[in-house]
Amino acid sequence: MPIIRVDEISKYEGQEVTVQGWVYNRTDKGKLVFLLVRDGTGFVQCVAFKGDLDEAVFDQLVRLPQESSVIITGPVRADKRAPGVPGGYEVGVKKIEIVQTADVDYPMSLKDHGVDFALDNRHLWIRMQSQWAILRVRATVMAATREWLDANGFIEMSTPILTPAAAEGTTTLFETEYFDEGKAYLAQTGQLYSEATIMAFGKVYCFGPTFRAEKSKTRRHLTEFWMLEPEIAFCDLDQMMEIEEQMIQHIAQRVLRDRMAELKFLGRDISKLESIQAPFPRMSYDDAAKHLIELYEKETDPEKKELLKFEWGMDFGAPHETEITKLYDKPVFVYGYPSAVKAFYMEPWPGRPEVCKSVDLLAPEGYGEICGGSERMSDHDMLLARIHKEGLPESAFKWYLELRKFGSVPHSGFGMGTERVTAWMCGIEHVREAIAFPRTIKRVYP
RNA sequence: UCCUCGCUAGCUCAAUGGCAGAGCGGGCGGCUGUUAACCGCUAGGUUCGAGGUUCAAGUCCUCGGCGAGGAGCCA
Repeated sequence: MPIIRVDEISKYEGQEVTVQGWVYNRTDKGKLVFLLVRDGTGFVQCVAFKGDLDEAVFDQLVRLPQESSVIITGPVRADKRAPGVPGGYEVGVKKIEIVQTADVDYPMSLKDHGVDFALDNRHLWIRMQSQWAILRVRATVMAATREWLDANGFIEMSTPILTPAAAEGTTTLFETEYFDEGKAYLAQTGQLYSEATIMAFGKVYCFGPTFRAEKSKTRRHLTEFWMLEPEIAFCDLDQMMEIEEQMIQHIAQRVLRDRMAELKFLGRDISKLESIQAPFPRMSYDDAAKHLIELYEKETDPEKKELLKFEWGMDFGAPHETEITKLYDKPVFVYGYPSAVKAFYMEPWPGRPEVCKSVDLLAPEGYGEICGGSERMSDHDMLLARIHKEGLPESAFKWYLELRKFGSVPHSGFGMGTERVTAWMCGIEHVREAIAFPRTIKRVYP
């Protein structure tokens, strides 16, 4: 008897199969019991008739608690009434082994739950269809990302999590003791190290957890999140934008191809993902600023006006990003930010030292910044001057400066927030649902 | 750090200052096509905590705790 995966159940129509999983829901109706069984790959309805089973076994099924683990054997039938993911097929229960009868006080009933309760029970919440679907999409986002990069000449080069110093100031770092060496800090970017590895490997990416001790409390922030950071030698800002849009397009295509059942379950508007096609519009910071200032001047509601307050030189807030993304139905690049609001290592714009060769990719539908990147400063003396100006310790950047002494080349890179992209693909409100165990300023449990 | 909102049964929520309630979940029973099934019965309460006002506080006041989402900052 083949042990099958529920996501492949359509291949087994008419055959007798075995499904191993957990009872997600049970409905009994007299001499009939419906078990909605999840096996990790999907959800399938299993139907037991009293007449087909021993009376003692059937009586057990009638009161089988939610989340009991079971091994069920029986024929696969196509039936339009059968719920599930992918759905449309059910298994007639001929034989059932109850691996464990779950306690009856399983807390995650199938009704709605408040955020606090759901997060306290995250270890169980991830079993629910919505969370399961989101995390499946996340896995596909990550796989598709690697797939595209690997196919385009990048190699994955892991960068350290424990680092000696800050890349961009010290206020947002998690600190830890490091033997006799003093303090070490959890990495908030692998970028500086990737700038070293490209000089050995050409095109690289690092993909791992990133830590920000910022006290951000919004639907777009986690203290621990997974960031993808490609870095490319011999690459200017325009070339990097092409890489970004090709990669993002590929991710969307893969999610559409492989996770349609999950997207439909989540109620995602599929057309929004279908329109993620390169090229993406490109807008200069100057033009964006002009647009925002116009909006600010036109706004009459004093509350909204305050939020939209803007002048050239400011970084965008969430309301500003939202306004810019409203102009397009696909992601939009905004490039050429003021140097003052960006990191020290960004290449100045030729002829405009107040502006740098930076670019953010803003996702539509209010999702905002999903990627941030720049062309890196490649001139040794200019970089050293900038480090001094920022008041950063030159000694900590000795190795970083050396990269500009031995075969410096124009190079660029960007970071992509996995959870933000996943939340966007899924159409969900909050990034905390786009990672199995979210870490926020108020939560490290479970 | 600031602003706003919330905290009542295991969960989601009601309750004009006047008897503490419903749905789900649990238990018992019924039903051969349920879709978060339905129907009947049933058990289940330190109303976040400490003070205060009042004949009377879940409700009003003060202080505290916890959480949420927005600002700032960022991916």
